[in-house]
Formats: sequence, structure tokens, C-alpha cells
Amino acid sequence: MKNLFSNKSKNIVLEEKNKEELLRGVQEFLPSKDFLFKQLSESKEQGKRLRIYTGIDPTGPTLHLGHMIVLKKMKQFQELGHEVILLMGDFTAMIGDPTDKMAVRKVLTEKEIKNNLKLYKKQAQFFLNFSGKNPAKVLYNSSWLKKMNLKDVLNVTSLMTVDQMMKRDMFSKRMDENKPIYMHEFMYPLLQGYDSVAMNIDVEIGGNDQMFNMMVGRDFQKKLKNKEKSCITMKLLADTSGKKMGKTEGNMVSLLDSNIDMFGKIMSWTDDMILNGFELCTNINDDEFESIKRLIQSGESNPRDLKIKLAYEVVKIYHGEEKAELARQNFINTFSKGEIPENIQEIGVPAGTPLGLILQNEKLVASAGEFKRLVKEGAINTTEGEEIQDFNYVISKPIVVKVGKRRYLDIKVLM
RNA sequence: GCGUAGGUGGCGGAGUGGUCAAUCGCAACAGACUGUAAAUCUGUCGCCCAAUGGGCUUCGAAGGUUCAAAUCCUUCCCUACGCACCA
Repeated sequence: MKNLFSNKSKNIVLEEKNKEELLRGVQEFLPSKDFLFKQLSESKEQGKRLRIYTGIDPTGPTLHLGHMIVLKKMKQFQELGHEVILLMGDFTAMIGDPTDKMAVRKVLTEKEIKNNLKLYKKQAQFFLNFSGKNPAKVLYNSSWLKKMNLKDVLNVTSLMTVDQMMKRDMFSKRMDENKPIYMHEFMYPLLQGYDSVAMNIDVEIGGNDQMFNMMVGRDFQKKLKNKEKSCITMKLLADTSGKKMGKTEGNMVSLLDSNIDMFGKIMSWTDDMILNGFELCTNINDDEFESIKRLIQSGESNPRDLKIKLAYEVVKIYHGEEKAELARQNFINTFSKGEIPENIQEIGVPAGTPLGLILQNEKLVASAGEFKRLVKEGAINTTEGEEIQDFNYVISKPIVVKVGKRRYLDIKVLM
């Protein structure tokens, strides 16, 4: 490991302005903000880059806005001339991080993991530069974790006590609820901690939910390398009730979402996430941020308009201004003015096909019962403004049906 | 191995022989309203039937008792906790 990288650099930057930028979106600096600044200024004086990393477990094919918050912070360090490493947790993904999981996580196969990894670098490129003078590196933690033998493993486990492990919220909660905790789940924080040692890390960045795991790495660095590691935890995207946004919440924006989807998902965030969203997910500058903050706090502005701006700013990062503008127009037309969205699903059917059957086949409704319920509720309309009131409505002419507010189907009649 | 408490719909969690397709909360969906797909209010929320009713399939699995079972019995599987065992 040791000679893999050269850490000498004459291009390390550190201005007061940079320090301010580094504070944005951060939940906590460990051990402290001042310690990080000390690391940074020493690094500049000595012309020796800091080694900074964040880890991503390839558990799904896409990265989401939560990852993106961390990657944005990484980008700042890259721009300051430091060495940034994107660590693919291909090995740890096979165990599953118990963080926030009330149940044991499904263990992924190597094949699934490889598949997920493929897409990650592409998505990370929205922020990190993988070429040029100071390219970001991609490492895989399997490259050292795989090689550990039992003795190495025992050495690692001897660095921590069961009590320390049990302090962890998720574990104690699981105990309280009489849910099982498996031994391998205990290993996860240890292995993540060992990653810091294997790469000889100076700074680790992660979401605030990663605090525990990151602290283990800090502890290990101190014990094994006698080195102080900084941890930076980023604020999580959450509403004021503290509910973290995630896949289960259904509104987690994936970086691979289309401009339309991304825009729509952001619009469905609750109002109290707006400020959070601007701070964490957009590239607007501090002045603009402050003025938005004032607007929200004074209550003078219409949250819808602010949310539209937020959605626009976010989509712009991934799809460019033009597509962001298109998404905005689409949203306004569809939802504010009630027009039909572009690109709706089309299907051709023979004349005389019952509408209920078509909607069921196309998965716009879950069952015949649901179809009837929706008809009763007046939720099924044609775009001509005609309300479907008959369960047995059959297709006789081409129509565009609207189920509820968001589901559309363009039905053509086959001759 | 012994003992105790459990395994219920997407999740949490009631129910312990008929009034149970199963209280309630969350999530989801629809309607109203609005500022949007926010918030709020109302309704829906196993599958099927032209239906203020009827049929079918569900309560870890398989059998059984009963006119009747998520509820009782038997066996099995799974989880937690306690005890024992420690080769």
C-alpha cells in the first residue's frame, strides 16, 4: 500500500474563502473543525497532500442525493489539491452495513456487486474528476480485506470491546426488540475502520449516519498508526421530523433519474426540506443561500416557487440548464395547469376492449377491485374532461385516460 | 438439550373458539381544498362478482378436533431470553 501514491504536491491551496466553503453542509467535524484546518495548513506548508476518502457500498445500481452530498464535499478537497479516494466497498457490501437497518441486510452476491460498481464511477463523475492533474482514485476494499487471514482478523477484533460495539444505537435497539444480531454484523464497523488503516487515511467523509463506523477508523488509525484522522459527517437530507429520506420513502432522487422524474420527486418533498435541499444539493453560492434562508424564515415567499427553483437547481447539475428548464415547463404544464405531460405511455388495443382490463394489464391499477373503486371515486377521466362512470366501459375510439393525478395512458384503437 | 415468550396483511402492532378479511398507527391510493405531487380534511386500502349483498383465499408450515379455528390439539420450522452442557 505504502508506495502506491506519491503525496508530494506543490499545488495545495488553502484560502480563508476555502475554509468557509468547507463548512457548508457539515454536521460535525471530529475531533474538531480546528484540527482539520490544522491538518490542511500543515499539509500546505509541507507540500504533502492529505489523503481523503469516502466509501460507497455497491448495494444498488444507482447513487442518490445522499451520496451526492458527500461527493460534493470530496470535490472541494480535490480542488484544494488533495488526494481523494472513492472507495468501493465491494467486500463490505457482502456483509451489509447494519446502520439504520432494523433487520439483517440481504447479502449480495459478487455478481450483483460487480454490476452495481460499473455504474458508480460514471455517476461519481458529476463531481469528482478522474483525469487531469489530480485525478480521484477508485479503490476496492476487497483488495486488502480479501487477503486477511484469521490472525489478521483477530488482531482487528481485539481492538474493540463488545461493550463499545453495543453502544451503537442500532444494535441496542435490536437487542431491545428481541431481534437477532449476527456476529458478522459486528464485523462491519471493524472492517470499515480497517479500511482507514489500509489506506492510511487522513480524512474521512460520510453521512452523519456513518458516524459510528467512521469513528472506529479514527480509533484504529490512532492505535495502529499513531495518527489522528479527521472525520467529517455531512448533514442528512431530512424533513424537520428528522425522518431521513431514503428509498423506502420513495422520494429519494437517484442520480440516474430522468430530468422529469428528478424534478417531480423534488417537488414532492415536504416544504420543510427546502432549505436543507438548497444547502446540501445545489451549487448556489452563499449569498444566494442566505437570501433564500431569509425568504423562508420571513414567510413572505411561496414555498412552491422556492421548491421549483430548488428542483431546477438540482436537475441542472445532472442534466444541464436546457433539460432542467424543460422539466420545469413540463411540471408547470402538467400540474399547475393540468395539461397532459409529454411522453406518456401508449398502447394499441382492438375496439371493444374493456378499459378496466387494459389498465390492469398495463399495471396502472392493481386489480379489478381497485379499478372499480377508482371509478366510484371519479378518479378516472379522459383528457377531454369526460369522467368514466361505468365499470364496463369499453374502448370504441382512441382516448387518453388519466387515472388519479399522475397516471396517464394513451389508448389507440387497432384496426 | 431444558424452560419461557413469540412468529398476524408493505411495515409496526391488536385480536386468543363464532359478531374476523381481521381494531389501530405508519406507508400507499383517491377525492376535496390549495400554493404542487406540500399541509389539512374525507374516503379507500386481500382477490373476485353489476354488489348497503355474495363467493374465494389468508394470520410461520403441515396435519387434526369442532357445526364453526388467527384463536384449541399434535408434529415440524424459525426468533429472542433464561438455564444447563462445554466435549
